[in-house]
Amino acid sequence: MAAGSHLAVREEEARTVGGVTVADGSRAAILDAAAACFMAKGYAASSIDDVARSLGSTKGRIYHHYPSKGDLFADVFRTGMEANYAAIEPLRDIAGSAVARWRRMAMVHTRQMIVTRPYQRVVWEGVELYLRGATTPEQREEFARLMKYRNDYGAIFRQVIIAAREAGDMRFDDPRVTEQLMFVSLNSPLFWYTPRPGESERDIEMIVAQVVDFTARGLGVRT
Amino acid sequence: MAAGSHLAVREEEARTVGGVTVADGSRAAILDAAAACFMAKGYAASSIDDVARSLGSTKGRIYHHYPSKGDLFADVFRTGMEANYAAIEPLRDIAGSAVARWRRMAMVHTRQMIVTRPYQRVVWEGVELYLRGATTPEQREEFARLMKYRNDYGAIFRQVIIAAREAGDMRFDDPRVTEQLMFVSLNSPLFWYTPRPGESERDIEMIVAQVVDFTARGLGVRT
DNA sequence: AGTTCAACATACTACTCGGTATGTTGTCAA
DNA sequence: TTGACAACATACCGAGTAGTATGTTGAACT
Repeated sequence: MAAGSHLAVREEEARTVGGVTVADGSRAAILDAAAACFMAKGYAASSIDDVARSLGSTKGRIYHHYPSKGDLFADVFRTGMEANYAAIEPLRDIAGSAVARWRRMAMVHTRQMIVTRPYQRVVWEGVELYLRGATTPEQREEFARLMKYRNDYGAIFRQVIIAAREAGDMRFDDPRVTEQLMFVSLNSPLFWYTPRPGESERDIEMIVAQVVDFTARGLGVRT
Repeated sequence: MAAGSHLAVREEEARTVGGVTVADGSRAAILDAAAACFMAKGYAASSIDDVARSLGSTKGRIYHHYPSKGDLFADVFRTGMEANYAAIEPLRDIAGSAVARWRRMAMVHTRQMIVTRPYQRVVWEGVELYLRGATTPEQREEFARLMKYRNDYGAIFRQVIIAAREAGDMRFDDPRVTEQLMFVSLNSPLFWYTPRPGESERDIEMIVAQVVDFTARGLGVRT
């Protein structure tokens, strides 16, 4: 916001994170480092100095761009969520049955969990931090926005599976519980997937297929 | 271990955590408080003073029983794992098909996640801490034992689902991936379940049933 | 009655970390 | 050429925290 009126234009001015462009190049590098650090050690155990060190810089650089550690964390959170929306959005008004729509959305979502894993783990931890109320009153407001953002994302999936159930293509009981089970299942690569050297896109697609198949069956899709 | 040769016998000498008896009463109270605190704020964000405060005590009490914060955490971890073994063990040599055995094990396991939730969240975080290598060399050894302990527990389930697949009662591809999906699914109440006031055991059983049904279908069990 | 010791509480230290205040440098406009 | 300013680096402070060293007390044992 308030993207500098006439910032000095240099090479490496913009970057993308999971399909979402981040305006400033230096900020994007900080975001990447922060996401990696938060993923590796967790939010509380990660110090600003850790993030700066992984950049070959010092605290000054980070505090020049972000007013606080919490704001840096929130920006990583938001970037991860925006990447999810950007990946899902083209599928919103697609033709076909609800189950078919769900399957394509689920595959894109799961792939996103693998490809932008550091950011998505921050999103996950952010949700937990919010639920635990470990935020200052001011950041509480920002976090509330991010949580609403995230709930809207979940609502998209929920609508689709409810529509699929009404069409007789899915079978489940409580939609709230089922939504939780579905997301935990689709998100699970966050916890057990580790990139292997020399791994092809085929390998990733194999994993995605297994995750989505498991979840689809869990939702009562006939096979 | 080395349960005091002739400790002063007082009232409230022993307690149970999820069916497992903890020798010393005061230690058990510390364990409960630590588990609750670690669940509420996470390991890194929880201070020894926090745990002591929730007990109405001071650090002295905790450091009298535990040499370090990591050892306290490890003890919570081990207690949680022991509760899991104790719950599963009676089902090991039960009659019936592999699927039937799995379903009973899964129900007991999921119920355990709900009933002893603070301890199980510590187990979860402990696994992550170990995988991140955030331990001192000495505690690394203790943690390695605990991880082996945990892997053995997972192996029990893995054997059962492989047997069920060979019997034609389950359908899945890679057992490693499937085991991860299964546990993430069964453990998911750790993240989204919150005890409601005036909640009956029936309500919990309803949740357990939904979780196990979802997972069973995910594993390819016919319904 | 006196000794011992477990089970704590109190007081203190060394260190880390979030945040700030200030210095430095390269670049661009005029 | 020269100010102006963005983009950092450096130096520093205060708060919190893991761990230690030491004091205190009540109960058991002799």
